[in-house]
Amino acid sequence: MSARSSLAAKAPEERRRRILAAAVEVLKEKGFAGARIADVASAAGTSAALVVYHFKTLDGALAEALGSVEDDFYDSFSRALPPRATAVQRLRLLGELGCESGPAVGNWALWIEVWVRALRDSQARALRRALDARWRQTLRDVVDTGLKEGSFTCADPAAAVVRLAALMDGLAVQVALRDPDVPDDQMTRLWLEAAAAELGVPPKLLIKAPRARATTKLTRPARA
Amino acid sequence: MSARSSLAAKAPEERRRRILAAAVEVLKEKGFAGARIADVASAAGTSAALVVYHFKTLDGALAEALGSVEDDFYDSFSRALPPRATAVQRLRLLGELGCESGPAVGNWALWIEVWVRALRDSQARALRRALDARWRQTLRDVVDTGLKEGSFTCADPAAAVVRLAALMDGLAVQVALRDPDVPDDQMTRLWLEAAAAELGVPPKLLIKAPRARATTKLTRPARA
DNA sequence: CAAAATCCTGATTGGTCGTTCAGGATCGCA
DNA sequence: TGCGATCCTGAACGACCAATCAGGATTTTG
Repeated sequence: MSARSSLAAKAPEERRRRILAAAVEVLKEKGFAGARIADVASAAGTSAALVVYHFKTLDGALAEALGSVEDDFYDSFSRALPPRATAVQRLRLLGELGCESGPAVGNWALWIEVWVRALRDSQARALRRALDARWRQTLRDVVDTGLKEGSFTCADPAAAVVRLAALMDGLAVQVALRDPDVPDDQMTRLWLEAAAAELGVPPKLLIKAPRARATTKLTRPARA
Repeated sequence: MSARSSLAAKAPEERRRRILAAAVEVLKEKGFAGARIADVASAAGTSAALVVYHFKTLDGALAEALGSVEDDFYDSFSRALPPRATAVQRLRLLGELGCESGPAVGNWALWIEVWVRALRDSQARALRRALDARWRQTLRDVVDTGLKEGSFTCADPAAAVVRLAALMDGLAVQVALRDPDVPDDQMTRLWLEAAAAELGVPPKLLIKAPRARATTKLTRPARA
């Protein structure tokens, strides 16, 4: 348990992190079903045995990798969103943020992987539940703000939030599977239009030119 | 190749069908990743070797099982839907049909399985594409009918259809994963409300008491 | 009714992979 | 400097499982 706290000797921890990152990468590429311990090892530039040394088992490693994804998401949410802004602005940001987390290779694919996993594994189910709950709450906060501001109109906010979250998942599936009817550059627009309708906002307020300004990075930090 | 066409000797074909049905069942229960050749065999009440005898390989069996699901779906679509009816009635039927294909054990789970599979397997991708295209087309037909009738209003039917289809997928994920925020008995209502909004129909026309009449079976024939 | 084709099975095999193991390197610490 | 803990590795083990095989039963056909 006692951590090696000396200065120039965090190599092991660093290695551990690298393995975790490698595991995430492998999950995106091959999915749970195709992820071999050797893949993770070689992606991390180490031996298979080391993976097992740090994480007791392969499943353990993958599970912890998923956990790290959760952390990344939480981080990027809070980092990207909550400066002072109107509900409309925040809603648009949310739409862009959510929709753009996909196209970057394999991100949405990873979610689908988590879903299947969650069908049978309680840990994965818990992870998804947590992330989804948080995402819906974020959405809900924005909706409530808009209602208070008077810029939104919505008879049943709870239902609207559930629908908007589900719609994003559904669109994500089509995009991840490269459905020709749902090109990824249309996803944001499709979602924002629905949001506009659900919340009684004039669509023009939400949907501008796809790329209006680039003051701060709207794209996700790095991975996840 | 010459089929045994004699009268009382379709046992082999019947056996083959049973294996296929068993494969579908196993897919629902354990998914692609967990499906063992022995599972299919025992579920069908035969030996593992026979599965391989009929279908060259396990993947072959699972792929063909998926195909049979496609057929079943096509059948149930056309059987359940198209008597003479107003667009509003048909839309409601579509919502109920689509949403209710889930709760029956593992049906939506099977779709999620297909999605992951489709991420990497082109055959599964083709299957999903075909089913989705057909589903969207069915929806589209109803929408067009409604527009012609004058009972629907919709600026962008194509987008509306994509959104409604995606919404159903997204809701299905929550239901399949037993998300407490999306109880399965609410799914139909949530979807129909969205449809009402997208198509400018007064919600009351679409959503009645959950179970108004039971003239004909609205529930799916059997499986799939 | 025989020969041939089809159908079916239990036992075996060959390969893949997660995990273990024994030992070697490196580091923290006294 | 030396000792114990931590970190790391290649090699070997063993479980699991898809696919093969050799042969037996049953059906079709000529």
